[in-house]
Amino acid sequence: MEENKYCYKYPHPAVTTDCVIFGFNGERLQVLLIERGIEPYKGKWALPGGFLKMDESAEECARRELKEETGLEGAYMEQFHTFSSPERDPRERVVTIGYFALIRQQEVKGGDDAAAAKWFPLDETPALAFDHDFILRKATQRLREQLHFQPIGFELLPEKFTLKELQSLYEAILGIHFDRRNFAKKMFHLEILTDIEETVWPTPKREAKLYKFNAKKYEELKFKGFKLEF
Amino acid sequence: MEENKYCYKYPHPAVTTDCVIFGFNGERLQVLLIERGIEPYKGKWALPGGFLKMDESAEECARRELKEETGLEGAYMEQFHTFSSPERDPRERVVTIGYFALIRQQEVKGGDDAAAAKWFPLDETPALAFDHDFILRKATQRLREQLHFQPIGFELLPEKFTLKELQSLYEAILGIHFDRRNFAKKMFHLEILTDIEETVWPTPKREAKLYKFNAKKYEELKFKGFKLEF
DNA sequence: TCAAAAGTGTTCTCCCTACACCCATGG
DNA sequence: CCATGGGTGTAGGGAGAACACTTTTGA
Repeated sequence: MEENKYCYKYPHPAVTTDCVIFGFNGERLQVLLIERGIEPYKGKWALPGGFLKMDESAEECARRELKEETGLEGAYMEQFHTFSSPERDPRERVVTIGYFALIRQQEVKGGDDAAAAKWFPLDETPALAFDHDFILRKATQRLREQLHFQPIGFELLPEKFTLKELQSLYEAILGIHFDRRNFAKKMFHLEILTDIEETVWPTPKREAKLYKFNAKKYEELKFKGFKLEF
Repeated sequence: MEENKYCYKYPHPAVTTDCVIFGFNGERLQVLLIERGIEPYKGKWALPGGFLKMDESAEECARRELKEETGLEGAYMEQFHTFSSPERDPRERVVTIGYFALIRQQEVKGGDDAAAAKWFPLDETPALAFDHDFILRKATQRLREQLHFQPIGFELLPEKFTLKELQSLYEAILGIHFDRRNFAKKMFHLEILTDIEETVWPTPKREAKLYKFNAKKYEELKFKGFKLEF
């Protein structure tokens, strides 16, 4: 028999990683989904994911997936939860380790499997295969939580951006609206923005300043967090 | 052959859960470790853990472990990270899902495996088996993070407690010192304490008021978090 | 009477919030 | 000249931080 040649004394679940790939189109938060070409759930949309190889860590596996779908390497990735309900896959027992990635949507040219991949606004996703709706909700929730305490988010913006774009991103992730002036004040106060003395014309009305983020300060805040309450 | 009767087309890692069980002795944060009776790492201290059964979720598995070690059910448990380095177990590829539990140390009578279990102050743990030092650090870090944003911690205290005990707990977890008056003010302001009009004599010097926590407010804060920055 | 533990209140500062005006451009 | 979008400043309130005195008891 060529089949079933990997044998163990006790039953082992299969282990996969699933990637929630977030992007931002300047207006709304989006997620990259792929259309399944095989059963089960053939034709349904799902999160990109794949089986863990025996010589790679889960993060390596997730990065491999990310590269296959988007061509990107070195993006921000974070493990957020592992899903292990015995019924989550109808074929066999599958435990999946969930990662989310934050990428600049405009840098995605389309990876190997790109034919079946598509961006969906986060609030307009179709019903997903397996328990991927649940996984997606959990990832979104985690992203929101992180945003309160860490300067996550720049990973989703182009290198140079306007204050308005940054604010739109925060508003899109958190689903709330900020006062322009107060938002700017807070960002300047955190000192994570560098005024690069360039401008663009995002609208025909008036030019807007461009910023980069201050990588040093950014990493520092990422490490110690925004708000050391207490 | 009786051995190796579970066979798969592709290699599968083994999956375990490991439990970081935190307790508080009124003074210091402690962690429950067990002494390994078998190779590898025989005689070394390790986190309690075990293999995932095919019909249980990871959380069920972790709760089963907790019960075996402490006799406790229904404790606060939270998944914090999954560890998947290919070299983390010398026997075979093992992916472990890490949970931490917060329990009232005084309620532990000692479970089935209690003979080999022992509490260690968090800053006096011996070198642990496998990558359990790393796992423990990660759990501690997560506990600290959580404490800033959620009213975690009451799970570690007896039902009735003094303000000083609560403060000591926070100080033990975060490793910093608070001003008594400001700490009390903050707690009262959060409205999670109920004055139960009882007193104790924690020291021979003077009596102290006892409090319970306000479960309703507690759950509410747990849900929405302390600090909705922005 | 002194040391140790616990209970309580005030002031100052800083940050967050709410809010309004000016300027530049294209139509 | 007016509508739109972007840039900037100020006044008020609330929460955190610093800080000191009183009470009780055992030694």
